[in-house]
Amino acid sequence: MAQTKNFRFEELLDKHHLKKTGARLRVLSMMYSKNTATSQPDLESVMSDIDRVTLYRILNVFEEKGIIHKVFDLNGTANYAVCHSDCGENHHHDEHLHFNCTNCKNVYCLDDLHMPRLTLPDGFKAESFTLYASGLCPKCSKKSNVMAN
Amino acid sequence: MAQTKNFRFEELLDKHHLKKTGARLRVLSMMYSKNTATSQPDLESVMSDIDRVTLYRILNVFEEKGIIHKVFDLNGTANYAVCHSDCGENHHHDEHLHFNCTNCKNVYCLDDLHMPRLTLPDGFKAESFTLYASGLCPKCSKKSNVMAN
DNA sequence: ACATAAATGCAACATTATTACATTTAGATT
DNA sequence: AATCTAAATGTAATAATGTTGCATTTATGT
Ligand SMILES: [Mn+2]
Ligand SMILES: [Mn+2]
Ligand SMILES: [Zn+2]
Ligand SMILES: [Zn+2]
Repeated sequence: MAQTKNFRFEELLDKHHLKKTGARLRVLSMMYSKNTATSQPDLESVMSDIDRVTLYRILNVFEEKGIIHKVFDLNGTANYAVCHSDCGENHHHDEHLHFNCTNCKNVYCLDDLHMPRLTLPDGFKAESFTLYASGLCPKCSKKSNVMAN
Repeated sequence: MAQTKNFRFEELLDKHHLKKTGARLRVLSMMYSKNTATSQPDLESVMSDIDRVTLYRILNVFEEKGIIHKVFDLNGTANYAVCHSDCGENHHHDEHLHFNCTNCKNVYCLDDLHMPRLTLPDGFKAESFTLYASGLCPKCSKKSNVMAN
């Protein structure tokens, strides 16, 4: 059962010539199970049995391989999210909106909201764009509506 | 002469009911003298005689008062830039493009490039937007052109 | 089953940031 | 000009985040 559940992640690791280790599979299954990014502190506390350094190394390879991407939230905290664009070895295309909820602190990757390519002042050569927004996520805006009644 | 040069900054501190101290004036004059943001590490090394804690406190009040705003660069390093929008006590409106040069690491506030207000998925209530771009700044793109010849 | 590169664990260290408390100072009051 | 006091600074201690070097273990190909 746990075997079956991890099958796709094992394939994913294979594809990237990474060894299938317990730590890596757990990180993948945690990140793929959520629709928001996961903060480094969260990862660290959930995976507290995995050594901190190992965790950093796992996150770094995953990022290099184009499996996940790193997003800093409004507090400068590192968050990691699964790539849904076709990212590859040192080539990311995660140019979507990152929504940071000021209440629950969750970071949402809104893949559908792509960047409007705009014209920069003379001399600036842009290679990539990222869009940030902050405010209330659906869950928290619903809650605050209820509170107000 | 140094007196004259600091006059506007003394006025600024006055306006915000902040005492005119040497440290604060130096931070202001450094940040206003540049057209890019200043990173925390840079500030710390330039102002190495000012205690680190004091520096953090200065940056924090300035941010609260709406004198400067904080921007995290691609490496998650805190950068601080003068506000050119009409920001005030706990009310920032710095919704412009932040350009992070991958070569010189400088962060430019491109105030003229405002956010295209876009429609978010159901439930998301955005309060503010920020736009990030990375690539080469004018100085660095010029240099890399020269190199290529 | 064996060999080996890859992955992990561990210790030490660096940087960034915050808190509590003691001391100093800017600016107001007399 | 001397005095007062809230505000600002300094100092020490601690926490959180991230990196490096090296020893040990393990996944995987043979
Ligand atoms: Mn994303
Ligand atoms: Mn800015
Ligand atoms: Zn929320
Ligand atoms: Zn540059």
